[in-house]
Amino acid sequence: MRITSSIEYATRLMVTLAAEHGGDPVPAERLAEADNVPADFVSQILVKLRRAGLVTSHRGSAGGYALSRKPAEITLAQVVRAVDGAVFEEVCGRYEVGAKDCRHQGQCAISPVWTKLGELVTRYFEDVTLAAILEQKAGACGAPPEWLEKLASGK
Amino acid sequence: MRITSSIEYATRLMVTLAAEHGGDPVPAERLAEADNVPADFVSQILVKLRRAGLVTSHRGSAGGYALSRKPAEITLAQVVRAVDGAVFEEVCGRYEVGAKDCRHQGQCAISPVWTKLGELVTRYFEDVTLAAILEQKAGACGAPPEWLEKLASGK
DNA sequence: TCCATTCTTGACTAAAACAGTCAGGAATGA
DNA sequence: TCATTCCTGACTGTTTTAGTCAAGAATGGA
Repeated sequence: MRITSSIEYATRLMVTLAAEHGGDPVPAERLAEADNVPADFVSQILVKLRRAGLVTSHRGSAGGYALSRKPAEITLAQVVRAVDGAVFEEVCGRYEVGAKDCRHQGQCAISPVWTKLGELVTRYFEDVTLAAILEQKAGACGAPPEWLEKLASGK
Repeated sequence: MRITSSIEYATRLMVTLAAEHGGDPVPAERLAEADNVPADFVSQILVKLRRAGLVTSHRGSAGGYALSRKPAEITLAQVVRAVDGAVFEEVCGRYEVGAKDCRHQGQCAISPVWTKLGELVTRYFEDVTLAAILEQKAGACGAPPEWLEKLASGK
């Protein structure tokens, strides 16, 4: 279980854009240098972020990328979904969960374990915003205690 | 982010062995049938589980595999580590965290986000035991509320 | 002792995912 | 009209995943 380079890169790009929020659009090449990401790869990632509506782009000189909304309104979950499609993908052995071939359907003792894990991870990603990362708040850039309490008390 | 087939298979095998705990050793082939896992793949997984000390094996007729200790004393974290080497692997862009080439070393705003996620996931895996899965306790087979409370209150 | 059963080991392969790279084109603003 | 910058899609090499396969060694029973 690991974080892919794409996710790491995308997060870095978004945090950099968050830091520049309100200023001029940032060209992809400058982002690449600032964040130590291969230049040709940056474009690919930015296109996905744009299609997901997380950034806006402008061509021509003085063009570049900018966040489409405030850093506090963009979560890691949105970034991850833009790049990877989903935060957590569950499988049930050889089949996707719910596939009609799955022998354990309806009585699988293990499926709930992965489902819970997925909820945990998703919840985490949904509660970390770009603003929080930028501010490096002790609680916010990591696991915000509030939602853990909520989860612990049974939603 | 997802659970690999190997992890799913290993978990299923271990849960089945847990259900048979105290009885005769279970041959790999029977495990394969019971859990719907490719027969030749089962052996590979079982070898890893044996090398990690989670199961014992006996050859010859009436041979097979058995848990090396009680289901309540085996956690998912141990199973995952046996099969994949680690529960959560962190990277920092193109480099492993702490690599001397990492430009963000020491001042990386993002690294703590992944570290926290890793702790969350690891903790989850360490608190789910085979016994808990087997018993399908509402709290235990999923996210045990207790450790969430602990985590929320700051360890 | 012979033999069926079962584990053991390591090599092998096909497919997918990951991590980039590249080239040609289209918009924009000076 | 020209430099800048984004846009799109195809291409490639490596690694991981998910198996498959075959030869061999231990074990217990006939």
